[in-house]
Amino acid sequence: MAALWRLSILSNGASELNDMAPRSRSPGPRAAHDSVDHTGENRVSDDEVFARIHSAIAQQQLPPGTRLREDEMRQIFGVSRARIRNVFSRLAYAGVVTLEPNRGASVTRPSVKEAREIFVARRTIEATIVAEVAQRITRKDVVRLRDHIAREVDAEARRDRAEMIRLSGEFHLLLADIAGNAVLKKFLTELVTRESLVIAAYETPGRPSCSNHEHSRILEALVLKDADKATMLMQEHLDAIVSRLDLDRNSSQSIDLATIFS
Amino acid sequence: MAALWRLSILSNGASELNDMAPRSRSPGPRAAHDSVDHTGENRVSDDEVFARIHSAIAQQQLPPGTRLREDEMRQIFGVSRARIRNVFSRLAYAGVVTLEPNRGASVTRPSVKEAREIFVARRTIEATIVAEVAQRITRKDVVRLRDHIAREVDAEARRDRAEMIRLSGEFHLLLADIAGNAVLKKFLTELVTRESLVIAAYETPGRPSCSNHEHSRILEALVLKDADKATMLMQEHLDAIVSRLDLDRNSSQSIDLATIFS
DNA sequence: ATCTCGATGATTGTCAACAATGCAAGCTCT
DNA sequence: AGAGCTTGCATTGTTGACAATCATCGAGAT
Repeated sequence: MAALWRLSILSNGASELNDMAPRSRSPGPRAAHDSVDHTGENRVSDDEVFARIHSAIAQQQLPPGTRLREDEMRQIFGVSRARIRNVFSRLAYAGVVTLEPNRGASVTRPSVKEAREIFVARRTIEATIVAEVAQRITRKDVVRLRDHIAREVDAEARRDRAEMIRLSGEFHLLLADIAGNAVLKKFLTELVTRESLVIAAYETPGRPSCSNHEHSRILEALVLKDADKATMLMQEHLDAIVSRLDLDRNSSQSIDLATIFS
Repeated sequence: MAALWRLSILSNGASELNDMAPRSRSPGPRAAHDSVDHTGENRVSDDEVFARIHSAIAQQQLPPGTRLREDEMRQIFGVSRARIRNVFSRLAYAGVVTLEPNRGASVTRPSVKEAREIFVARRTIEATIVAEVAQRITRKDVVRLRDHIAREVDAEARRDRAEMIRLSGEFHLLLADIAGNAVLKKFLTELVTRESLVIAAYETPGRPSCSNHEHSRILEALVLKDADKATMLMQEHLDAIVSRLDLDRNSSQSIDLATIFS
């Protein structure tokens, strides 16, 4: 039961409890002839379910190890088990969910090795994206990015941690959009989410993220079309994220168990 | 029914190219009741089916646009439709198969834009991999790579085109193995296959690939641990692959129809 | 007290039947 | 003949039931 409450984050943005009627909620306060739902039933596509779970993980609403039961999910999204299963399968391929035979799905708990691999991969891809953005950035893009950073500052002022995490990841995806390479964006989306899992697993408490200032500096370099500087700042930014973690302690923890009982 | 013959290449498990693990970890030591097999037949896992189709596409045995009917596949692999469907879903996420509602699955026909994005992404990732390999390559690795290139030369001497394609892609995945980054290897596996599709769609006939010599030069640089040179050679190698294609002509073809009849 | 073993409920894995959809051939009417 | 409609077939989409498996918990033995 507690688990179902926890997962209720996934249901529609409105803070409603887990609705027992899976489909066709048709919220009352809306006008009768609203433009919604012209096909009778409000069907949720598999891609939507995928995206919902994916971003919930990215925003650290589902910590590593969280079990994702098929039946719960079926109720929450109002789809059949077969489709949930399909979504899990893709999420597993994306590396954000772990499937164990006859044990079902759970949010991936990344290993230290995996964490390091993710960082390396992300550095590589972000470098290319930044270089690309420096070449093709427009005034309109600059406005969008400034606006985004303003929202980040605002979220930090309000101490809205969930929003900060969301916006922080979104900034990088925005850059990927501007770079205009869908393949790289897909990879980066996956990496951002997986890195979010790493942070959730290995973060040292109390250290502020404060990444909006770093984002701001990267943007300034991009405005000047200084690709080298922007790349360098991006690398520093990503390294700073890593430096806030403690990968060694936790890795030695698992060694402890092995050595102590030998 | 001619289509079934064409797809029958999938049934024999002759060549195991990239045996990547598309799913999550499945720790072997659970082998107590591993092959229960109450049906009397050797069950193939979803991952196997995934890998088979994936590598068949990588080896250009299934050209772009090939329809993949659920029932055919069910017969070929001896699994139920539900599982085929799951596999298709993951292949679609990997970008090598395209799913259209109520139309089913077909091998992706990459657009020119997509092709360019794939090349950029691949260049990025291969650069990181090569740099990593230059640092950590061992004598044993060198032997493996030399051996592999020897097989490439042999395949070329025998004019075994299918084998050449297979080995050529495998060389890069071998480097990814040596680099030891599973995340990057997964990305590269996907990119190699998608690039294979691009080649199948846009290749200019008659131009030999002859990549084993380029592979050889890259290896020599790696033996000397000259990361810069190896990276440069790799970039040239990848550019050479692109230069053998004709992306512009085919893109203008589709424009032709629009302009001529206007 | 702790360990082993077995029963039980919860959860996942599999499948086959049924419904919905799209495609193509044939038919009708002008 | 040709445009539009209808019908039949091939294929995909969905669902629910059933089988297999795992986790939990308690009884009994050491």
